[in-house]
Amino acid sequence: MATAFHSSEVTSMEVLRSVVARGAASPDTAARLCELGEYRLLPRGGELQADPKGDRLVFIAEGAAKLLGCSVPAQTSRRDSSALSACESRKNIHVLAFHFRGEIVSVPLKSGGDFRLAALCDMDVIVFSANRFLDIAQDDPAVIRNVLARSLEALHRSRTRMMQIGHQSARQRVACFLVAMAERLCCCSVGACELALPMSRGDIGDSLGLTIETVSRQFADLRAEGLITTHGRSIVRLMDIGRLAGKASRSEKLHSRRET
Amino acid sequence: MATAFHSSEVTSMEVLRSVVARGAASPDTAARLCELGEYRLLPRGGELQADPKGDRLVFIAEGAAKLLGCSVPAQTSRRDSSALSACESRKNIHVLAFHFRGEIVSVPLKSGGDFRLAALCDMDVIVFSANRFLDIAQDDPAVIRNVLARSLEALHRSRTRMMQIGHQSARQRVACFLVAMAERLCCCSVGACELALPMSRGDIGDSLGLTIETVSRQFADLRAEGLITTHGRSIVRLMDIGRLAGKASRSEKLHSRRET
DNA sequence: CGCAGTCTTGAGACAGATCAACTCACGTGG
DNA sequence: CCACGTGAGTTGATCTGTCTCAAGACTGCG
Repeated sequence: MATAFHSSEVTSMEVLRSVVARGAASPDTAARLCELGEYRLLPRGGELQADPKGDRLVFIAEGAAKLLGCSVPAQTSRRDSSALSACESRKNIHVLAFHFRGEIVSVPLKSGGDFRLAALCDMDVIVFSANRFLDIAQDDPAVIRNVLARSLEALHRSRTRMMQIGHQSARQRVACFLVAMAERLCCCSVGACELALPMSRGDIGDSLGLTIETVSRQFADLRAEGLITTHGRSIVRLMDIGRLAGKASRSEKLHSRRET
Repeated sequence: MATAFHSSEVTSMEVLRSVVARGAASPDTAARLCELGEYRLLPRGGELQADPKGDRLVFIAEGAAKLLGCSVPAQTSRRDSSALSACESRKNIHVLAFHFRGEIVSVPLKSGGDFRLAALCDMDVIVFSANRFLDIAQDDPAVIRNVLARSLEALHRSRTRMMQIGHQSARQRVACFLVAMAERLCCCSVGACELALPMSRGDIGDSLGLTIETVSRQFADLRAEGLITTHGRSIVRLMDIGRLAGKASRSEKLHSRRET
């Protein structure tokens, strides 16, 4: 209610209105959401822990993030608290997904492994209690439906990725990743495209289920084939997205099974 | 409107009311959904194709199903129709998830690979147009929220599975799978538990990103360690779910990295 | 009973992990 | 402004888990 807003806070709320509450039946809905949401400036490397009180929804107004998860298997294991600390100490933490400006990320309390959002660069986020957000949203058909559509979209993206990770070679995974990033970061799906990857090779490997060395080798091979060029650590230029997408789908030479 | 219902159709609608429209503000919502939904008896092995007209929502009133997907990579590739037939002919079809009684499955039109639902045993399903279902559901806060909660649940399950598939050994994946199935089919998460797996070894392997032979070997190893026993093709008895879950999380002997 | 498809078991090959050096980008401080 | 150091990225050698190919054994159906 106070008027002591950062300019970035005001901007963030604007983005929230235009993205989430677009088409809201009543302008009041947007106002209530803005009031509920807690603005946060998350510096590069900063982490947003899961709220111990309940599921969270995080709206990304600006920046990019990785969703981390600890692979504590299903079971409701409260056998000993050491199981929890294990999550911290060991290398059970993996990148589940990347999220960018304008997306809503669900950070569940703890459904089989706990989740957290880590900033890849300075970010403006708006944090909500999932329950209270939905209490407001459910009264406005356009808004709740928007949220549902987004979560189904995330589900399908996750399923598609799962399909890729489960059954594709390192080459295919990396090619897929680059094509997907071009589409999400530049909205390019054909021709050439230059992008600045906000995540490290390690993050890429982690999200694809590969080691950092393997990712590096795949980049080298793609470079040798003239499909990409790289400048510095983050700039990657895709020379021909179509051809790259070809690499992603076809099983290439790999034993070239006689598929007629 | 006609009264010529199969008894299973009537039963299915009952299940729909009790599961999806539970707590609906107006009983009218349930009635409208029942009227919209198209009942189908899907015999074992039968497939429900994606509706060419739009996304589908399928409610499973009885039985078990696998969600299949073709890994046509992201890109809006309409380069040649042979890309589509490739989906049919080659082994690009993989099991994305299993679904059981009482669940709602989203079968999207075609967002980067097409999806279809295949019956693992005789099933009673109720098929909806996603848009028309949501048109009705969005007017009833309790119902739309129920649907949203379910889709977020599916998203988290998918993410957890992705984490597993991306970073775990064959042993861990199979153990995880068995633990998860015990929880979903028998609601058992500790002690012993006997379950009849409705899916084949091939389906299991496919969903875990493993070959049928590897799955078989893992079953043999678990059997040798006294963690499971099997009877016939589908009956599996988990002797100690807790210990099995242990196998699932710990990286075991595998180079046993010095984790203090 | 016998067939067909599913599952199991074995031997060999390969993609990717692991371990270990080395190089390079980039920010810091002299 | 350039030497310096740290951490990210690259490259190479080796090892191993899983895939592949190929028989063989069992289940469950007609």
